[in-house]
Amino acid sequence: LRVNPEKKEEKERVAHALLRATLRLAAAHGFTSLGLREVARAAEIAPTSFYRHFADMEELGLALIDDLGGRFIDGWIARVKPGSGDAGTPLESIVSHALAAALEDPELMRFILAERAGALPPFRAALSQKVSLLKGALQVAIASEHATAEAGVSTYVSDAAVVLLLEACGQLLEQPEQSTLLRARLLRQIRALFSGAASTGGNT
Amino acid sequence: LRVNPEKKEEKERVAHALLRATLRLAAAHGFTSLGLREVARAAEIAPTSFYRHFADMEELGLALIDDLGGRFIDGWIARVKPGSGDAGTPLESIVSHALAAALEDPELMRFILAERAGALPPFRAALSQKVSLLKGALQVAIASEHATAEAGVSTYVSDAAVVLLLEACGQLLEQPEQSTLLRARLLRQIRALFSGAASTGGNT
DNA sequence: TGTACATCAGTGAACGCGCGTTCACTGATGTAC
DNA sequence: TGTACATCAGTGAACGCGCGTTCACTGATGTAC
Repeated sequence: LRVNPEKKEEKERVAHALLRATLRLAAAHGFTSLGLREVARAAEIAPTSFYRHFADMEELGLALIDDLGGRFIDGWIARVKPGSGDAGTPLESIVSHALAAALEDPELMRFILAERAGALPPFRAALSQKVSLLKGALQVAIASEHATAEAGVSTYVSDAAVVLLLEACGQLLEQPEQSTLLRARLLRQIRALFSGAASTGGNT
Repeated sequence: LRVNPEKKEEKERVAHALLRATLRLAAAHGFTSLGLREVARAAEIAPTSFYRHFADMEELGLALIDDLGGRFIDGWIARVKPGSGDAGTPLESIVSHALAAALEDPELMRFILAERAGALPPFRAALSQKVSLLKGALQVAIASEHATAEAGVSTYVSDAAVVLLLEACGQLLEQPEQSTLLRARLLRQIRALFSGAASTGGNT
């Protein structure tokens, strides 16, 4: 049996409404406080229809991380490729895009930050995987700023860089008007990390 | 009317049981998922007795941050004072103590990390205040490692250092056996930050 | 083409349950005089 | 010393409410032949 593409599309539309409704509510009260009925109500479907899309709230949360979260972070990572639009080094491009994306979808950014440190191990694990992709991209971006970095960038530098990037996004959510300042500070931090690491040795 | 010190002590004992029960449950399911009855049950008091101590769960959470969280972080900060026990520089002492404390009270550490990034603004604000005290201590500790730092340590260095310290605590909760590795990496990150910042200028 | 059947998203009714909160009460302790 | 009163942590009963989940059903669409 095959499925009508129109039907499939409609189903995904409803599932997407559930994910967005969850993000909206989670930004206000926290994901773990949400109930299936509360989310279904916000997505304008009957409570029982929830089960046509997800077995429970945990499955929905993991879908949120894999789908919306994955695309969100992939959008940052894509900035490491040359010729990806705007001016500046790849590092500047990733940083600028990440901060802009956080401002454009603050509910998703808050969810990612909150669940990365939250109490649910499956969520932490799923997000940790997404973040490690970002770490790789940052490693490349940092290296490409310095032609002298023939031996590559130490992983402890990119480990730290990704953490500082996420922290800057979190602070941007608190004070959206400080965008320029936060961007400048973040770049200074990452560059200090790299040059400090390079001058004291200990690569890869 | 005055109060019997025994009575006061007993009341604080029950309040403390509520706070510890909350930490235990929050580490498992997340703070925002907790209900007053659930916490009262875990603390072995009647649901209605909860109100003798806190008006609601939010008030309890703020007390958690101010009391247990405050003492916890103050214990880290105290390590910046010279002669605070063990060997090593003040920075090494803060770092070692922080990681050890995270392992000794993982439930409190998880709560701090989770609510620092969580959905509830009052919690984020209260924790941000505690963390900024820590930032000051780190600034002093980093400066005292380098006699040449007469102009002080740039705030963006200590801003980053406190974030990296908290991140290392979070990773320690995931992999408690990596304690030695995490400590070494954290020290390398903070020292790279400082020396990179010093070599490119831009203090205070 | 027509007919019988399968699939599947959405739904309303109904269930038992735990929730937050209110209320009036108990009993121990402290104060007034 | 004794008596009357105030304070206050703890409690059990009771309330109305929203929760997660089950069930049987509808109706639209796709498949078989």
